[in-house]
Amino acid sequence: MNQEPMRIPQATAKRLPLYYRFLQNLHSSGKQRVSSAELSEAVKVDSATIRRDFSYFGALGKKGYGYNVNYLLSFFRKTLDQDELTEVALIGVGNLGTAFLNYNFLKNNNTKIEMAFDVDENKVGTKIGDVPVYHMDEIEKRLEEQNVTVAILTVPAQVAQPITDRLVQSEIKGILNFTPARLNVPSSIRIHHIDLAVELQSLVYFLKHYPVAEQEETVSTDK
Amino acid sequence: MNQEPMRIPQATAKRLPLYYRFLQNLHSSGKQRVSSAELSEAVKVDSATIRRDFSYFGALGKKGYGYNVNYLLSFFRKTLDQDELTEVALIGVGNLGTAFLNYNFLKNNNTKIEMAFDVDENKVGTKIGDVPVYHMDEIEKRLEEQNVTVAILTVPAQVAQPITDRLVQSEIKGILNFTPARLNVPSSIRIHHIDLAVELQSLVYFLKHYPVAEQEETVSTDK
DNA sequence: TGAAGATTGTTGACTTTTTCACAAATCAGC
DNA sequence: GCTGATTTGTGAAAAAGTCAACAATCTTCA
Repeated sequence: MNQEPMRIPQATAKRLPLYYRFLQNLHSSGKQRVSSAELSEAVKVDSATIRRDFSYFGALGKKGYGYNVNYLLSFFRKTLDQDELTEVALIGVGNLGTAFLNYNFLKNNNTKIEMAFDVDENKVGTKIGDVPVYHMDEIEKRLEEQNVTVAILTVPAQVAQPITDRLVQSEIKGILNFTPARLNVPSSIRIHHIDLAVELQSLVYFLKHYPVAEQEETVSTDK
Repeated sequence: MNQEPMRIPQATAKRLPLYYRFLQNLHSSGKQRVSSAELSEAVKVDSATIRRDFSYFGALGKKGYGYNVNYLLSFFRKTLDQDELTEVALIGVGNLGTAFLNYNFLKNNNTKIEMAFDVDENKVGTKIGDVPVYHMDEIEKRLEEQNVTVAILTVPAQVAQPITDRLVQSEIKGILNFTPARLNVPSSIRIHHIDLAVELQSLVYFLKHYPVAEQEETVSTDK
């Protein structure tokens, strides 16, 4: 009743949250069943790829019928550990950081920003969107206290590495890095980069050099 | 003296802006030459991959020496069309949109947000970070007037598709989509998705299911 | 000038990901 | 229950991407 022994391909793993969200949509619109073709239309992923992705988890559908929305949804809820809350810290309450604090998009996914950090004394001690802002000096203490192991990094590029070094000292396991810096961390820590400037520039490059382009792309994360 | 006839692989194209930025850093720190190994250390991309990427553009380096920073920089400036300004529109001045307007990261890359749109009458007519905010009704008119062909979409998910339909009516060629919606557009229009919730969720998934993970990842654009 | 060292460009192997295409299974209607 | 229409799950192939390894070539320095 545990994980399948086989490791899911990375490309597949990255699509799981996407599938999950659209299944939620289907569910709340009252749909009972769905085919890989319909899902493909909705998430813009080839239907064969969807079937292949699902098949890594076993036979989730029925031939001639498709997939039962409720079953699939509860299966992915388990697979994506949606029953337990993942607590996240946000480091750097600037423009972007503030946007995330106000964004409640995190609540949908059983992922919650529990605390934020900044050096600005005007922000320290306040709450933004219900999230308390602590002083950057308290990172180690607070993270360990609450056992937070995921951080969203939205600090200025110059301080990204030093602050990351401090996160490494804590029990941090994963960092969602919005700074342009490429961080040095031990290989036990996972980093996903979201580089907004690079994304925009690469879009522009594709527009100029790939005249009638194919679809798709979902940042984040190369490889 | 034009583009090489050969199409650059997508994975390579996505790394170009990254290389460009680090070359700028090297340049401003006064470095004259750089090896693929050094660059690899900085951008966290395998050195063989870097050499391979560069080689698509011809022989840019010298054996036993490495790459001349100035030459490489000016080569990529041309390749990435950094000599011409790309004008961008931002649609939806909410938390995230406002963050981008205040973020001057766009100015580095000869990409500039020229105008923003929202429905909120309190925002319409103001300027945020020097960018004028127009009413959403003016999208078609303003975009065509200024010949803006790239849009950053930061509107609520519910209105993402209808607004996209209006962008399609204008001369829009590319959209950087920050909404969770997967947009329907003609295949002549390129969309890059940056799905923040998905990014965070997939990071969490990897942490739980890929115990000691390999490095890397850069949104974006999944592909 | 010559020898030692450095570093590219590229071949080829390998890995990962996508896609085609179809047998097998199920469904739906009569 | 039979028939025709669906739709999955997957084998096999193609496509895309990564990386190790090394000959070729340049640099450096004595």
